[in-house]
Order: sequence, then C-alpha cells, then structure tokens
Amino acid sequence: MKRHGNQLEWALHCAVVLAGLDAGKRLSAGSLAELHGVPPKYLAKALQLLANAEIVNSAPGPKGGYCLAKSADEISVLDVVDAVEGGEPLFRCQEIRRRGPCQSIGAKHFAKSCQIADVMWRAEEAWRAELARVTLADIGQRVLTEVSVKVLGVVQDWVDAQTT
Amino acid sequence: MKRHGNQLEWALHCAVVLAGLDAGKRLSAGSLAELHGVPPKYLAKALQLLANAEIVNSAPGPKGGYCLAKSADEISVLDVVDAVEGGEPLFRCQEIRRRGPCQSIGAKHFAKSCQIADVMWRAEEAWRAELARVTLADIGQRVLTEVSVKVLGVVQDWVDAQTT
DNA sequence: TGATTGCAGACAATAAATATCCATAATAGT
DNA sequence: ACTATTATGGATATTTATTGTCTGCAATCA
Repeated sequence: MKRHGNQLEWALHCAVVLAGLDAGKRLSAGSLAELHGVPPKYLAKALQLLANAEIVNSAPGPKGGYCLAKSADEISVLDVVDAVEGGEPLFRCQEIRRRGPCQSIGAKHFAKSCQIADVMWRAEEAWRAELARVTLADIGQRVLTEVSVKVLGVVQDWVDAQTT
Repeated sequence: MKRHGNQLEWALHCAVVLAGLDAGKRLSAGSLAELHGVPPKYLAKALQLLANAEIVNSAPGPKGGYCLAKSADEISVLDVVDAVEGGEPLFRCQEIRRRGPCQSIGAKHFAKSCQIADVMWRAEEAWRAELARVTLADIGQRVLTEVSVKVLGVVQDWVDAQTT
C-alpha cells in the first residue's frame, strides 16, 4: 500500500495559505518554503504540480510567485491530492489470481475484476469522497475559528512582510 | 501518500484461499506462493505477519503450513491490512505548521491537531470503515458466485493435490 | 541590464520496498 | 534415531521510490 509523502502535506499547507492570501498578492516558492521549514527547490516541484493541475497560478519575475487559480471553495482537498500524487490508486491489483495453475485458463474466464481489488477500490472511493467534500475554503474557515489569535497574527504579519 | 504494495495483495489472496480451505487442512507458504506466482521466501514474510496478528495459524513440519486462526466471518479485510501494513496511517502529519516564523511560539498555542491532518485522517477513517465492514467470508461468498466454474474447479483441484 | 522568479530536465542521495539466505526449531514419517 | 519438510527470525542484498539538488532557460520588473 502506498502512503502519502511529505510533498502532499507541503502542497496542502501551501494551498491553504494561498487561500488566505489577500486578493492580488502572491507568495514565492522560497517564501512558502521558509514559512513551512522545507527545502525550497523541492517544494518548488510540488508547486509546479499544482500549477500544472491549474490549482494555482504562477508568475515569474520579481513580485512573481503563486496565488490560487480559482476560488478557494472551488478547490477540494482531493484536487490537491490528485495533483501531487498523480491520481494513482492506493491499491494496485496485479491480477495474481491468474498466475500459477490458472495461467493456462483463457482470459474470458476472468472477465470481472478481482473481488479483492473490488473491496480495496470501494474503500478508496469512500476515502476520495471524503476528500472531495472538503474545500480549501472549508479548511480556511476552520483555521480562523480554531487557531489561536497569537499564531494567526504571527503568520499574517510574516506573510505581509513577504508580499510587501 | 503511500500506495498498497504487493505483500498486501498477496496476503489478502492467501487469506481468502485459506478461508475456502476444508476444515483441518493446511497450505504451506511454498504452495501459496506457487498458486499466486510470487517469490516463496518473501511471501513467507507476509504470512508471518498474519500469524503474528493471529489471523492465521501456522504449524511446522511435513503436513504443516497455514490455516485460518478463526472463522472467516470474524476476520475483516482491515484486519489483514493492518497486520501487513503495521497499522500505520496513510497520511503522516509532520507538524510543519510549527516551523518557520511559528517555531518560537509556545506549544500550548498548537493544542488542537492540524486542520489539514484532520481532513486527511477523517478520510482515512472512512477508508478503514469500508475495509472493516467486509470479511473474508463476504469475499469468499462473492468469489463462489462470481468466478467461473472453470477457474473454481482448477483451483480446487490444485489445492486438493497440495493438501493430499 | 541586472536581479528575481518560475519551469523543466538531469542528476545525486536517501529511504523504503522487495527479495534472498541462513541457522534454528518443530513435526511427521520411517 | 534419522531424514525430510516446514515455519521462524535475523541478517543481508537488490531494486525501486522518494527526497533533494543543480543547471540552463524564459519571463518579469525596476
């Protein structure tokens, strides 16, 4: 089974930060990396994935950087997950049911998908459905109500200093 | 994010095969490996995980091998997944929210878990709930009704030959 | 023009999954 | 008692995936 790598966590945090950014402002990959304490060049790779998926908009040059490509309530967590993880399934069926003594049996006898893969994929659909129902706007809302004003203030001030 | 690897698929298939085994019979790691066309020594590692989790019962010696440790309707797919994957979460929160400009802020300001991790973990719970609701008996039932009699017969004959 | 930034590809380092090997112990049959 | 079979656990090797860096290039702004 495949587990989520760090790039996904970073991308999600970046997306939420960008969702809270004032209209017209941008944050560079370097700033986002510093904010989260992660390697800048590598984070840039994750941000590129988000840009390719048209989740964020990028601009080169001084005053360049990233902002959301659409409204925060139009971007689900699943969108970000699929962008970073490439939309690959958690469980990959290798059809091992057809090997061994069964490998001489014609393919037509295996028309239906493997019952085990079915179960894993149904569970994966439930997972995706949960991720699809939550938007960046939802998370931003929760952050505003749940995070201490102290932390909120420090981050806001730091972001303001970055975007001048 | 982490994806499900081969050991899990192999373990699930082995568990379902063992669920369909006649009472009192066993299959060795070597037989199960041959049936699924996978490396015997490595499959043995996966079977050991199932044995340690008390999902299967093992016996050494000639006529030894594996059988289910309890009734097939008492073993969920989640049981097998957790046994093989060690119960580790798909998404691991590294608390990157506390880094950068926030690292000087006291831990008490971060009492609640990260909102992003919350979303990922809720989705993971939905995934686990789906896996928990399906038992090996359920899969065995579906296999009997969905798989062609041809395949069913070949496998049955092959297993009979192994268990003598 | 020079500084800043994103982009894409190549490359290197590290971690994880995959796979094998060995020594040991238990069991069944002879 | 002896042999063949099988599971166990640890050590180790191999392969693959992830993580991370570097370079050259294009776009933007002052």
